[in-house]
Amino acid sequence: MTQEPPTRPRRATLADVAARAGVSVPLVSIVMRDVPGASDATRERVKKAADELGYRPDSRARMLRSSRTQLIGVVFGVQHPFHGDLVSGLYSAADAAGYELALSAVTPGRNEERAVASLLQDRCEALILLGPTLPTTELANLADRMPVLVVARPVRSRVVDVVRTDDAAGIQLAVDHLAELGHSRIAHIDGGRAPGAAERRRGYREALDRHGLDDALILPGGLTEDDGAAAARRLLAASPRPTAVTVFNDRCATGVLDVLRREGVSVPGEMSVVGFDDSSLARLSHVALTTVAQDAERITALAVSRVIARLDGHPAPDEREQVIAPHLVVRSTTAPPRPGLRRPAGPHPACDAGPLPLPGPLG
Amino acid sequence: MTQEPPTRPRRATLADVAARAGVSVPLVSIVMRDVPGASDATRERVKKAADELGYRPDSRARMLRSSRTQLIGVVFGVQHPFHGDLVSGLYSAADAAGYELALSAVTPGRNEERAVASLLQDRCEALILLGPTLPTTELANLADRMPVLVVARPVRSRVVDVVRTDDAAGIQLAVDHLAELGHSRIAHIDGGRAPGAAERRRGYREALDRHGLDDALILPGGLTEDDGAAAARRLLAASPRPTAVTVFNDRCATGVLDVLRREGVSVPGEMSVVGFDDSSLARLSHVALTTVAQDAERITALAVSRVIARLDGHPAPDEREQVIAPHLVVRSTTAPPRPGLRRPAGPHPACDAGPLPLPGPLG
DNA sequence: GCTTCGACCTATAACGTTCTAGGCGTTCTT
DNA sequence: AAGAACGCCTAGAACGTTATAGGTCGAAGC
Repeated sequence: MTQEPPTRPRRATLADVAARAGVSVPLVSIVMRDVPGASDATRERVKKAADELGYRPDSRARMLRSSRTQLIGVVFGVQHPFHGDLVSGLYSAADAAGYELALSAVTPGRNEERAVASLLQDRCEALILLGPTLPTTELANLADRMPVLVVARPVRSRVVDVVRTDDAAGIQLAVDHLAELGHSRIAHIDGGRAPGAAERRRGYREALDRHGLDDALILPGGLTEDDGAAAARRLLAASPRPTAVTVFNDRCATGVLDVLRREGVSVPGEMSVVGFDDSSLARLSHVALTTVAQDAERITALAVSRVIARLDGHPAPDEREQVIAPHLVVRSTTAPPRPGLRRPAGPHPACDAGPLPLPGPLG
Repeated sequence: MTQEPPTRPRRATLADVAARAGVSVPLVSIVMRDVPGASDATRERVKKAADELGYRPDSRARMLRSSRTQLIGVVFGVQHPFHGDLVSGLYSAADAAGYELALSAVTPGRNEERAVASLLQDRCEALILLGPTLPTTELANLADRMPVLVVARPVRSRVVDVVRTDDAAGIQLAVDHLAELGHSRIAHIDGGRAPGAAERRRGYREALDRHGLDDALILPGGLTEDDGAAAARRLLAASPRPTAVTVFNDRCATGVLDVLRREGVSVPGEMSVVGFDDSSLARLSHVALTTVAQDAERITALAVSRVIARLDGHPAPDEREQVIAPHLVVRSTTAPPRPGLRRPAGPHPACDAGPLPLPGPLG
């Protein structure tokens, strides 16, 4: 009902609660932290007073006083869907361990340096960086000051911890699956210089070797749907045309699927497609993409526990790099090859009765 | 080269810098804040000492001492792509005004209450909530303590500021565009109880009225691709079949597009589709969705300036709700209707030479 | 030559919390 | 029965910073 609050009420402090409960300030602190040192009767009284005043602890004062801030800084890309899953996992893992998260986003107008700098000011005890692009030397410098853990990017450094998916093994799962279905001409659309892309290329090559398939076909791709669309056109032009393809990630695979469908190439009838990430995209029932799932929950749990171990002064483990096995999620974009259904390359006439959309003016 | 740093070096404080520069602590503070009260020579000396020690101000101590924390709390959904755009905009707007952002994410395992509670502990001066689902009474309670601004959701309250897109006007732009192209049977796939959905339904009805089109067709939709896919099937079954459809958002529209293409309905030949959000999805060249763009930059700039005005004690403006006009981005999913190309409803046989993907086992 | 002033600097006290040291009573040892 | 041990509580200091109130010193004013 206050039309315009002339003066905002000062927030209640420990002193206010102490005065109201008729005890000393430190005792209120003891009660609020649930540490031993107060009788049950007093606890009751203090908590009641705190409730009545709407007391909320001031985390800044708390952190200033106690050397431990119980704060883990997290740098993430606000645009990247998978980072959303990781942040979710980090929250629950940190929460379970009694730590808080300080989020700092990388945006088109805010680079990683700034994101990290703001976390440093906040007196985080440790840093978790999701898919950072900072040079290794920068990361090493940071690691001098505090534990630094990198997720989803291999880092050649003895001072930085790494938790990442076993990218090579993931692609191998995909190739194994396709080979078991009977495919022998399997292509790979790669991710260029993206984190993990090199590993996935290697996994593809090794898996083909293992199955005795020697006609590897690696097409330049990328991270986006557009990259996938472009790669798909090259894929269709390849001769002999592959019957299956593993794609760097789900976004890129979506672009591949779109072009295939538009060109009248049935999926999975004429072309099986496997993605990577198990993003929400892949799970959509109308996409239903067979894909390699990164175990975000294990990755984040491990990241947090590793960082905390480091904070607790545990000695560095033998391997600074933890590699998490992914698993394959089979949906509807993979099936045995059907040579009988092969049609001549090129767009299917009936499906193009309507004009193909032109490139958008604002592309 | 230190294999295992036995003791992490304590962070440099003002006192350390003061000792090294041979001056008092407050003077160092004066220099670091760039406020008058020190000679140029001393400034030089102090800054040099700070540099050598790698001094970084402790934002916690700073905020504790000065009543102003210069901190704006932001609650956002880590899964929602458009929130990413908003967060980006908020960062630059806050930065320009000399404020910091404290991010708190809503995740599947972390609801809005918790997200808000953690920001309250951080002693933010104000709160910006992106598309919150908290009940109005909760929002009003918060607004008692501090300025609260809600983005992208209409709130019926006299104490909460709101900045949002003019949803009704956005759909009207879409309908105007379609009507100008010559469409007369225009359907709308709605967003159910999602924020803004009611406004967009209203805009759709009003626009149809304005163009003298009386056969409104509103199909239940939702926020996701799956919702769009389901709605698209109902759309195709409608008789007479509409030649154009406006969809609640881009994600949902993507599901619509997918079903249309799969069923052999050419876009935009037989069906024009307009989305809402201008998300990165819509911009993909192989999607090229005509869509209503929300002006994230203006929304965020306005949100920040409004919140800061409130902090500066400026009187409440007449309207607590600021409504931002959206604009239409025409891409390739809209064109004049082509009755000549109409085919009987139902899947096009040739396009189904391969089996349609079954619903994924993991849905 | 005494004030007045301004430029520069310092001492001290906060901010809200937690840590350390202790002070009482009561109960357990021996 | 004296001391140790414990449970409960308080006083005072500390965390790193900034706000307030001076203090010193040379120059300017009369």
